[in-house]
Amino acid sequence: MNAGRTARDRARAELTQEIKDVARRQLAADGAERLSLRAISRELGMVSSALYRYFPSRDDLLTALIIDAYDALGSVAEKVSAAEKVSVAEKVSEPDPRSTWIAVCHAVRQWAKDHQHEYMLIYGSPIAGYQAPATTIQSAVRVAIVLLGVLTRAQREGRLDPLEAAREPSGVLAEQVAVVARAAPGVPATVLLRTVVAWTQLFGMISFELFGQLARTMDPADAFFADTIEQMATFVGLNRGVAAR
Amino acid sequence: MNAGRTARDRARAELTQEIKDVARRQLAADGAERLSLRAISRELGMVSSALYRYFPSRDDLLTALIIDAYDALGSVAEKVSAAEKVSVAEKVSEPDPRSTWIAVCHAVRQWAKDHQHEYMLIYGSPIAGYQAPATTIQSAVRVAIVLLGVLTRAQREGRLDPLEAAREPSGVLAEQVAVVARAAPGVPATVLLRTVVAWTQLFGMISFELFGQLARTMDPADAFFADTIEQMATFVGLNRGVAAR
DNA sequence: CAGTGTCAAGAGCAGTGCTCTCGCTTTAGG
DNA sequence: CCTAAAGCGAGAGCACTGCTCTTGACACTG
Repeated sequence: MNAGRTARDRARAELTQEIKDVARRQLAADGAERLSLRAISRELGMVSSALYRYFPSRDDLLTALIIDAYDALGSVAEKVSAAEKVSVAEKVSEPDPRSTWIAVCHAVRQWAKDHQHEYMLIYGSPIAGYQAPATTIQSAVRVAIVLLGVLTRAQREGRLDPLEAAREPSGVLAEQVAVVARAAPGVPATVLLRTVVAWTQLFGMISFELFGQLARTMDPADAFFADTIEQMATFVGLNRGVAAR
Repeated sequence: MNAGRTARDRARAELTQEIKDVARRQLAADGAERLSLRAISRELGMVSSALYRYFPSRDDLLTALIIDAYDALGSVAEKVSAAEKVSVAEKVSEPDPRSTWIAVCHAVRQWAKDHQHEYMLIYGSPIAGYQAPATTIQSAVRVAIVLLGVLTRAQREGRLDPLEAAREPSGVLAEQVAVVARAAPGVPATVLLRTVVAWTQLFGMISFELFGQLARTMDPADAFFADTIEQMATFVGLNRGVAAR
C-alpha cells in the first residue's frame, strides 16, 4: 500500500486515492450513472485527460470502486464477527453464534444504508458492458465467508441444530454444496443449503429496502429486518438458547 | 389501447409502441445504460428530436419500459396462477396451493432469465435521479398479489399450516403486516410475515443469479432454485400434502 | 549531466440528451 | 367548406460526455 519508494510513487498513490475519494463523493451525490471523469478532474483542478494516467477508462475507475466497496463491506462483517468473539474472551457472556450471526446481518444492512450508492455498485445491476474481473471475487465472498465461519464455530461447539427433517441434497446440488462446504468444514449439507438461502434473502431484503421496493408496506424496515433476521437465524439452525450457558 | 379516433391518433399509438419495441431490443442488446434516443431514432429512420414528441425525456421512455416490464411479469404470474386453478376445474387433480406457489415462482424466474435487462430495469439499482412515479406501483405489486392470493386460497381451503410456533408480530411490524393483510384476508399474520420474507428471498435469489453473484458456487442455479422454492413454500406454511386428497 | 520515462495540458473526435425554430400536414370548430 | 389550432418531422445548435493524440515540461536514473 505505502511502498513510497520515490516521491513520484508516493504522489501517484496519493493522487490515485484522491481520485477515488472524489469519485466516491460524486457517487454518493449523483449515483454511478452520473459519475463523470471530467467532473472529477474539474474538482481536482486538473484536466480530464490527466485522469487517464491513473485509470485507463471509466470502467476501470468503477472497478476500483467496486473492489473497495466489497472490501469495505467485507471488513465490516469480519470486524463485527471478531468483536463478538473478543467480547466473550474477556467477559462472562458466552459466544452465542446466533447473536453473532444476527450482529453480522445488522452490520451489513447498516453499511448498505450508510453507503447506498456503493452498495448499489456491487449488488445492483451490473454496469453495462462491464465484466467483473476475477480480482473482485475474493473481495466479494468475504461476507459469505464470515457467515459460514459463524456456522462452523457453532457446529464445532455443538450449538447447531442438525435440521434432520430436511433431505440431503443430491446430484448437481450436492456438488455445488460441496464447494461451499470447503469454507465451512463439518457443517452439514442441509445447513449449508439453508445458509445460501439466508444469504440471498439477506441481500434481497436489503436491496428491496434500498431500491424502494418495500415502499407502502414495510417501509421503515427496521422492525421487519430485525424480525426476519431472527427467523432466518433459526432457519439455518442457530436456535435460540441451544446449549446456552 | 386502440381508441383510434383519428388516423393521427392511430399513427401516434403505433409509433409509440414501435419506439418502445426498438428500445426494448436495444435494452436487451446493450443494457439500460447504453440506451440511446439517438440510436433509436436512427433505427427508426427519423431524427432524434422527433422522439421527444412521444417521450418528453429519456427517463420517461425508461419509465414506460419499466411499467411495461412490471406488467409483463405480473401478467405472467397471474396467468400461471389462473392456469393452475383451471387445470383443477376440468381434471381430477386437486388445486394444490403449494404446487401453484411453486409454479408461480418458477415462472417469475423464467421470465427474468428470458428478459434479463428488463428484469434489471425493475429489480436492479434504480436509475440515477429517477423517481418511480406512483403509476408504477400498482403494476409492481402484481406478483406479490398473486403470491398472497395463493395463500388466501390455501387458507380458505384449510391447507395452510398456521405456523403457531412463531410469535405474533407487535408494534410497527403488526401495523405493516395489517396493510399486507388487506390483500390476503384470513391469512394469519405470522404467515404473512414469512411471505414477505419469501418474497424478498425469491427476488434476491433471482437477482443474484442474473447479476452473477452465484458464480463459482451455485452457478447453474436450476437445482438450487428448485430446492429453495420447495423450502420456502414449506416456510410460508404450504406443507407438502397437507389435506391433499 | 544526459537520457528516459512520467506527467499535466490542450485540442479534437464522436457521441449523447435536450431545446428551439422552421415549415408542413392533419385535425377541429365555426 | 375554410380557417385557426394543434401536432408533426426535420434541422441546427448547445452543453456535456468518454476517450485519443500530441506537445512541452518536469523528475528520476544511470
